[in-house]
Amino acid sequence: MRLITWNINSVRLRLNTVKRIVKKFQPDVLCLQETKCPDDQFPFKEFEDMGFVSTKIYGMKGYNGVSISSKLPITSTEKKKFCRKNDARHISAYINCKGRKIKVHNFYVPAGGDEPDTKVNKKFKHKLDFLKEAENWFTKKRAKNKDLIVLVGDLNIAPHELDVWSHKQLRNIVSHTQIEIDKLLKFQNSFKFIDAVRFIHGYDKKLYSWWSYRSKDWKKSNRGRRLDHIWISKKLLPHLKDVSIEEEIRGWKRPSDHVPIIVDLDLS
DNA sequence: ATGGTGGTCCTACCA
Repeated sequence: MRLITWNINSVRLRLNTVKRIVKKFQPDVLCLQETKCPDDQFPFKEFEDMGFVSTKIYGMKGYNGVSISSKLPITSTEKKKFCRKNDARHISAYINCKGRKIKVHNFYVPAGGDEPDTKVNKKFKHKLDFLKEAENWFTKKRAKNKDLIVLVGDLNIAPHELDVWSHKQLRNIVSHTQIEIDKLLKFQNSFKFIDAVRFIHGYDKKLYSWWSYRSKDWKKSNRGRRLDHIWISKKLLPHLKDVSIEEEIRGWKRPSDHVPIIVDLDLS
C-alpha cells in the first residue's frame, strides 16, 4: 500500500497539481491538509476520475480542512473535534488492504502564530492544548487498541535538530521551540508511534518538507523545516518498506509551500 | 533589516 500525505494549500487551486502527483506516484491512499474548501464545493468527481473509489472529507470555509482519498475500500470514518472547535483538523478512516484493516489518521495541527508565549498568544496556547488532547486521546486508546495505524499530516513542528535549517536560529521560533517539541514527542509516545521518515532516513542528515513562500529562491537559500510527518504503530514496522520526501515538487509551477511525503507498506 | 509571498474571500485573516 502506497500512501501520500500532502499539505496542498487549497485543493481547488491545485487540482491539476494533485492529478499530476497521483499520475506520477500512483498512491493507493492520499491524505491532504489545508484543503481550504467547504464540503459542498469539494471536487469529488475529479478525485473519482483519478481512481479514488472513496473520498472522505472534513472541510470548512476559508481555512484548514483535511481529506482521505482511497483506491481501496474505506469502511468507516471518524472526524474528531479538538479543543471543542469545529475547525476541521482531523479525519480518520479504516482502509481494507489485502485482508487487513489499516487505520489512517490525518492531522492538521494548529500553526500557533508567531509569539511562542501562551500568555500573549492564544494561537500558541491552542497549539499546545491540541497536542495535549491528542496525547490523551491516544493514551486512552493504547491499552486495548490492536489496530495497524498510520498517523500522518502537517503537525507544524520540526522536532529534531536536523529537521530545520538552523537549530540555533530557530530554537525560539514557533515550530521548533522546546515546549512544542516536548508536547509533540509526548503525543508520539502516547501510542509508541515510530517516526517512519527518520526510521528510514536516519537522524544524521537534514530533512525538510516545507519551504516558506517568503523567500526569493527557496532552493538556493534552502531554509526548510520538516513539519510534515508519517508515524506508524509498532505492529506496522515489519511492513515498512520505504519513505520519500518529494522535494522537487516545491519547484513545480504554483507550488504549495509543503511537499508530498510517500510511504510504502508491504501488506502481502 | 521586521520585510518578504500566497491562500480564501472582500476586508481581514490565516499560514
